[in-house]
Amino acid sequence: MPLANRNLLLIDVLRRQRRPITGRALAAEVGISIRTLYRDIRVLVGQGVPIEGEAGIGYVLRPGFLLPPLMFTPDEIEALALGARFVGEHSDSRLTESARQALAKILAVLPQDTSDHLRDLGLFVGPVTMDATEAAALPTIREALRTEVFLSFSYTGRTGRFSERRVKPIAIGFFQQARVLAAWCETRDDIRHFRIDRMAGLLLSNQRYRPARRRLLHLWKQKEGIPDQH
Amino acid sequence: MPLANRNLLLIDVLRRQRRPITGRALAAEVGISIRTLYRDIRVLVGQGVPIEGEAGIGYVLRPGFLLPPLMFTPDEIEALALGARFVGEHSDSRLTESARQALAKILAVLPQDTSDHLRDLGLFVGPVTMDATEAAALPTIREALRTEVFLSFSYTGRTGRFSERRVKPIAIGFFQQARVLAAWCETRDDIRHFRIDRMAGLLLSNQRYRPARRRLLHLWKQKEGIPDQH
DNA sequence: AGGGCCACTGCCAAGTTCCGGCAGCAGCCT
DNA sequence: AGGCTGCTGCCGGAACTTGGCAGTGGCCCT
Repeated sequence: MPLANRNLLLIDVLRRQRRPITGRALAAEVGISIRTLYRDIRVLVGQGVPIEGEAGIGYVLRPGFLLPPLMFTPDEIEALALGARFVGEHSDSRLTESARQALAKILAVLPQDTSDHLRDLGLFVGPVTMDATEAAALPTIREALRTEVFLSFSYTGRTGRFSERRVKPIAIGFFQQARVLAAWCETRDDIRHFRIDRMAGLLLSNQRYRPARRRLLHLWKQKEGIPDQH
Repeated sequence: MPLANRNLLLIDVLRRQRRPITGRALAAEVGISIRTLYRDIRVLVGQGVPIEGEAGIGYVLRPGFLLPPLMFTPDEIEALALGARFVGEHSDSRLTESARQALAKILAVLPQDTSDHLRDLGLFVGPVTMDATEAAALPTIREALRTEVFLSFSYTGRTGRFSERRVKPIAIGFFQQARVLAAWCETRDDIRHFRIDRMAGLLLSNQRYRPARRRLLHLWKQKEGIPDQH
């Protein structure tokens, strides 16, 4: 087995563990000796893979993915850089930070003249008007999307009408004027859209909703006429 | 020398050639035998590196970069994916296609459950109003930025005032309402901003301007109070 | 504290892979 | 056609990897 494939297999096995796994078990899973496993772990850690191992406990991998060597064209790198700038202006601070870090990782391994060129990239993203409440709401809503739990909030509609809502969040839409949450609304018993800047008193519940968000997403995309992307 | 480092060096040497380079010269540059070079080329081509070799001519590398194995967190992958969606909605078809291809390359090597998860990513970018003229202008302007040549166009200002302009393009700003070109204007002898949707008769010259765009960019950023990014 | 389990490192012989030289084939250019 | 070039298979020697062993040190439980 090529070493690179073994590395990916190692990481994949680690990724699937719910608790620490011993070196002996991991080596058996991959089909190598314990001595070779120690060597492999050492190489991976040297590559920046966040594997933690403690005597008497075993190995744990922090969430993440090792991408194998990939070839990108200059235009593709440029598109990724511009994309990171868009995320940086339009999203919450956590996603912004993630975009910055991802781009920094790519820049760090590019040839010097190319990363210099990207620093002088002539494509900028203008500032987006988003108040602090909305910026604070975005990570909460993203968390609800990820964990598929109910969200509650009070909503001021277009006409100024005030209402309390309990919803199953489906998606966030980033529009030119506003960020919008698409959700299944229990009050209206149908899919509704809510401008995030008109939400207040956002509450994340710990109750998981059914059906799965994936199902609701499919429904929403059909209803909105949104084609399946990538 | 580790094989991965040698591969990167090989690509770097190839990248710097202006015309085809023979295998013999390339091998000498890297410090390996011709037989080993043939083996390395074979491995790189197998990894998708676009190296072309023809008997009697030599080797040519199509523009691009081989990124070594990189570790990304789930949030970083999510940020890259959202960024690609932003570029897809806000930019010209060429940059859009590059964003799509870059993301597809990343998705292709992620574990299946993760690329599935990204397909169901609940972050969408709403459509942006951009007419066909503007969409057609963007690649031209990007080309002018890249090659640092003059641009000519007729411009209809805010008040309806019509004027002919010859400019040194500095940067494109993607705002919520419009795409804006920041450029040194020869008519006004200063930096000016032009909404791209108000430009007509765009003409790309083949005359290179001085000072270098990098210098103008620095000036513009100072003037606009834009901090150095990433 | 002691014992068992665990991660980790150095060492060495055996096994595996890589390297360079050679021969031969085929393509391109003059 | 001839010279130069890319490409592949083969083989012996060089370099690297592997697994077993011994020893060190940390963590957890009794």
